[in-house]
Amino acid sequence: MKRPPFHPRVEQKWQERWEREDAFRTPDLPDGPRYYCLEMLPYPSGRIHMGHVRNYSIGDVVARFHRRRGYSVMHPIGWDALGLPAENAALAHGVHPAEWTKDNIAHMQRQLRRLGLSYDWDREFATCDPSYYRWNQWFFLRMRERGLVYRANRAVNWCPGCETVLANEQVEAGRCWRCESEVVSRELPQWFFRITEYADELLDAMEGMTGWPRKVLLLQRNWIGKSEGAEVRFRIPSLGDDGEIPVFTTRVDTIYGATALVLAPGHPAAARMAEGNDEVREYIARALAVTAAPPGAPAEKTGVRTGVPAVNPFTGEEIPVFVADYVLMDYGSGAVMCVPAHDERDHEFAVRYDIPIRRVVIPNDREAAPKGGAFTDYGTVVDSGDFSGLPTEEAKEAMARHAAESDFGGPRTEWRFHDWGVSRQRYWGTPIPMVHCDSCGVVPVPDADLPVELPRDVEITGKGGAALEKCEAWIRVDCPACGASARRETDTMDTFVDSSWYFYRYLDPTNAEAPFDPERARAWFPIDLYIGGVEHAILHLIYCRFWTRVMRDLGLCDHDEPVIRQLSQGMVIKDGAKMSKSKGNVVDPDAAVEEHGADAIRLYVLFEAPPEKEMDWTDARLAGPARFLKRLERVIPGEAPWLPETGLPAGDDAFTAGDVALRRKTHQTIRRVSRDLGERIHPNTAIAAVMELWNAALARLPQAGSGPARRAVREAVETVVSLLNPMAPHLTEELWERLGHQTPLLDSPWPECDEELAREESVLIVAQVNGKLRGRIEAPRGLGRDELIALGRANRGVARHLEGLEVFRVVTVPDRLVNFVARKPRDG
RNA sequence: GCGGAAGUGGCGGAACUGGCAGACGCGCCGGAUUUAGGAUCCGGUGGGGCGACCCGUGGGGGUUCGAGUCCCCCCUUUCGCACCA
Repeated sequence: MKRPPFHPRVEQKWQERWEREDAFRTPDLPDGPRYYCLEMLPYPSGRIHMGHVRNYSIGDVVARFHRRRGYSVMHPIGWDALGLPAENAALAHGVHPAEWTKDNIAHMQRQLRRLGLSYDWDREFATCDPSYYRWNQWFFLRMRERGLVYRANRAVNWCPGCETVLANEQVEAGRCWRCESEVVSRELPQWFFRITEYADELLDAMEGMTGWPRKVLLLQRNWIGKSEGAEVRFRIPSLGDDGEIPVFTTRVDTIYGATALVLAPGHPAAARMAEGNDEVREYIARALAVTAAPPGAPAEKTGVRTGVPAVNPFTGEEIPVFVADYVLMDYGSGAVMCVPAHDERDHEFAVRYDIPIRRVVIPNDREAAPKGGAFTDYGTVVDSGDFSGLPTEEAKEAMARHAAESDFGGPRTEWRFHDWGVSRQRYWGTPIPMVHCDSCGVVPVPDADLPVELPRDVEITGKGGAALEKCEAWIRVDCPACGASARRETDTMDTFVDSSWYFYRYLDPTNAEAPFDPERARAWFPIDLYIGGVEHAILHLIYCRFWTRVMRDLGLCDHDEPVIRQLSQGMVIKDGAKMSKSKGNVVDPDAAVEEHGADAIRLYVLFEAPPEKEMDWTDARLAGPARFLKRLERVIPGEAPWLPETGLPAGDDAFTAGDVALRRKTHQTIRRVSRDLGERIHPNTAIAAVMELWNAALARLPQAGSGPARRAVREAVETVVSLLNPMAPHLTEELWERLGHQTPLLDSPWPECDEELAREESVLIVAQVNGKLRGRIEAPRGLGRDELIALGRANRGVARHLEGLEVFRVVTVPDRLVNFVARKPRDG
């Protein structure tokens, strides 16, 4: 039989009160010191999962803590409401994406409220509101004016069966998720944001981002992938004017060892060489047909010899040209010089295709080991004309300079990341505010006509082209420039656009004149803490850094970085695996809250592991935090009925040593919890500290007969309730009330640590002999070295171990340790 | 393959700048109360030894009076990237 939990009444009572009193409303401009606490906004998938519970519990602790410390706290929530799943739901259940999304939001909103999260719900919005996405369109137009938007061809996944573009998620092992046709690649004109314009800035600024996890910064650094090297243009004489082939290399110092030129299968020059060469043509066709390389070890390199020579501009030497699949078209220039002696990949390829291996760098020390047959370390350049004898570093510089002076190359920087392709051939996204006119070309929609709203009456079939392309009435529009009949752009924006600036909109969610009031942004930004999963370490967290810089350049804000401190919280797993429906290991938050109460669930997810670590949900372990709460509820004041009438310690109280010890513990706990929730953001150790104080207070309970003793206990109990409040907000409010308080905890200041009371009067001195623990000595604070040594010698354990030894050195650490370094005396 | 992170009791995890290893909780053992417990309370709980003590933070070396913490090598797990020239 299940005994009724205490929580439903209590939690409901306080949630209703918070709602009635609009307790979490935040002023538009901070009133005093500000703290912007943000959690990544959820996608309204239908129900919240434990990952949400954890993320939002952590954020709520930080928000409530700062609020009670006297900060104006901005703690908003919204919905990342555009995206593919809504369209999939439309396909599966015939419900309109807007309806599906709206219903999901309503449900998930109830779930979040049930957790007692301190959000300012007045600031809530969904990114599918036209009043929000109109500003996506506005930004698009502003960026276009600044040359940050352009249109270019890019390959998309095309399903010949459904005759439609597929998102990457809709391609399963190279086949369409719905009809299983083989997906092919198709080139379409698409819209791009010129994020590479900010590449250097995004990279350099990371130096100063000390509040971000190293891991996230590293992921971003790798993703941006800056690579400094040189470009050298080789010539293929047989191609005439088109025969100039730029090559990017980070090791131009090895160019005298280049024994081939290798082109990517997609390289235009490769296509030229296929003309009249069947072997080359067939190879290219085959190589291009391979859709996506499966993950795992790189496939074996294949290639084809074109039979045509290229000229190495450094040596004037003719070298063979190959087309090979290990050269990528979308990095560098799609062509590489092949230096088998000093590059592993080139070496592997050269061995297979009989390309000569010519060594032009020798190691500086004999030990240096070749990798995969190639010597890839730095060394000294040899057999390289005038450059021979130079160390790698100098040779690189000298040779790049030479290439520039001779007009066949020069220094060059390459980036691994590319401009941000924002076009999506989908319905449920922000329409791109452009119009195609036969006579004017591509024309922007005037600001006055924003937002370009998505048409409601649309049929989502997943077949026969994008849904918007079939909305003829919506597409037809007068050209804003010449008035002639024209057609709207039917691409919508990547949903990462929506999440790149939503946290600015929270400040001013109803503004119809601008995305937000810059004055508010100045007052609230940068965000003090941004919590979310590591899975967003690169795309989202770089896009929003980019977007902030664009806004800065538009004069909308005056900071470079949107986020001061970022916390990547760990995943919630179960039985060692990520929770998922297919594995059947999902724990439903509603059921858990129903059974144990929101406070217990919150306390459990916070206590189980530090926030940045993954946590394994174990039902059995929930018992600890739940038990702790029940005990609080039972004891206060049931087992100490005098508590409500008892005051706090007064100046003239005559405390016993036990009282003083409890008070010391109380104030030490305040200090520790404040640090754990503030600087460290480790609610797990904060909770442990509160439990310790509670245990100490309980132990004092039987002895609390006198006034002073009761006042010391009251102080401890009250502190437990107060410090636990950010983690378990409902029960602590209830207990606070039971203790006789009129003002809710929410509006009561965070307790202050009285350093005087917290200070230990006596300290534990560790006594060691040769570094081994031999005794523990309780001693007054502040003893000098000689006193420590005397105390140490007097200790029984120390004395025993010093017997027959000669002390030749004593190490002392004030208030901490005395260590006798001793050895056997020498004979004679 | 490259790069990162992490290895602490039966379990989750504590341990600020090198200075009492294992806080707090789960579990387990013993006891109390109870007709009963998935309730509550008390005590115990790293391993070994009757004991004084000895051994213990993945393994091996090192620095130090002293190492979970710093340095080197190795092993394992895990997460990124995956032919980026």
